[in-house]
Amino acid sequence: MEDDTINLILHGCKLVKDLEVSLPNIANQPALLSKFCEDIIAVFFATKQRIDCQSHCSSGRRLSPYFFDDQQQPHLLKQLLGMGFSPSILIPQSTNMAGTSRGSVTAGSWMERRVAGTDDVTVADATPPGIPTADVSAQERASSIHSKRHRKRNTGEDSWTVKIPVPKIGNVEIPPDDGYTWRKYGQKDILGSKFPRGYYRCTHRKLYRCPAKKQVQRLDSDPSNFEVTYRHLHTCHMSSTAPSVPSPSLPRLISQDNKAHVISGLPSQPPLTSMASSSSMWMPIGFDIGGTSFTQSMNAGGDIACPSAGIGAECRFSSPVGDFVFNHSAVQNNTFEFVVPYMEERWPEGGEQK
DNA sequence: GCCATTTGACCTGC
DNA sequence: GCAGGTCAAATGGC
Repeated sequence: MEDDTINLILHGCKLVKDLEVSLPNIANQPALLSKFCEDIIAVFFATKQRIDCQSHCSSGRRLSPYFFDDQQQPHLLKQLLGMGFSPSILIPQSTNMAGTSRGSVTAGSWMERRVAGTDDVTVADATPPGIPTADVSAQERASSIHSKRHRKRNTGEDSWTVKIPVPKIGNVEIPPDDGYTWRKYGQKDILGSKFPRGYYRCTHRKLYRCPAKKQVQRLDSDPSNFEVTYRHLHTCHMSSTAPSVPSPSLPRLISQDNKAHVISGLPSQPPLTSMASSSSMWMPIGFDIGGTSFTQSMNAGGDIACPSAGIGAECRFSSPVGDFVFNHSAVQNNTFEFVVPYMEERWPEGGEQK
């Protein structure tokens, strides 16, 4: 096992101890508790991901880096870097955010960052910022007239494979739910395989330009297992307005421990650590739009309505877990599409709040 | 009416 | 030319 992995486990243990020590003081502060738990989950999930990948990833496939949300968890990222972790394996989610400033992040820019390093970028992926993203199909159709669609066969870049057992009960043709919603867009008989390969993409592909895909195939050599190849990470959970924010994989595994032992390899996605996907508690928030203050209950896992701001308006609010800026989206009428932390270190390294 | 699935046709890398 | 991957019309369920 790599030293990095062991150090990460030790750091996770330290975070748990910190939580234990702080518990009497923060027991009645759900936001802080949630934040503590998120950090712990992020560290241990990244560790598990790393271990599983070392054990199960097909040869030649690159090891998954640790993904941490440097906007929601800047203190965590800083701590890990301070511990001597290589910046190259601690991939902050805002890596390469060149040109994106507070309140101006677009789905396109984010997704292009995530697929950077591969040339598997579709016409839709390359849509310049500023173009409304709702009608992706129209853009694709229009673009395909002028440019050839670029397709690249799956060579293992930006993809990973997991083995999932065929359910003993229920429909054996459908692999077990992995926490995300998928839409089947094709099925193909593969040469030399007894079983057809199913092609799935994220249900939220159009609305949120989520590039995630997976291929599901029963193994000839072991029909009791599916081989599921995931390609690209989900971006749909980045939106605070996503209609069905899936629960993070880790809690699913914990809550369904009768299944936990049968899943090998990488999960479908690193843990969802952004605020949009955290515990669905309600908290009152105050924010101002153009100098006018509003107060509203915000479901951390759901929508937040914009009372009167126009498209493109920047709104900010303070919460117990930090200051945030919303960019009023042109895609979802009257809702805020992107949540961007207002950069202020609430918990400086070794701060008293922990 | 909306959304998911099916499936033959088409596109593209090898 | 072949085979994997994707598209899109048809169809069905809710």
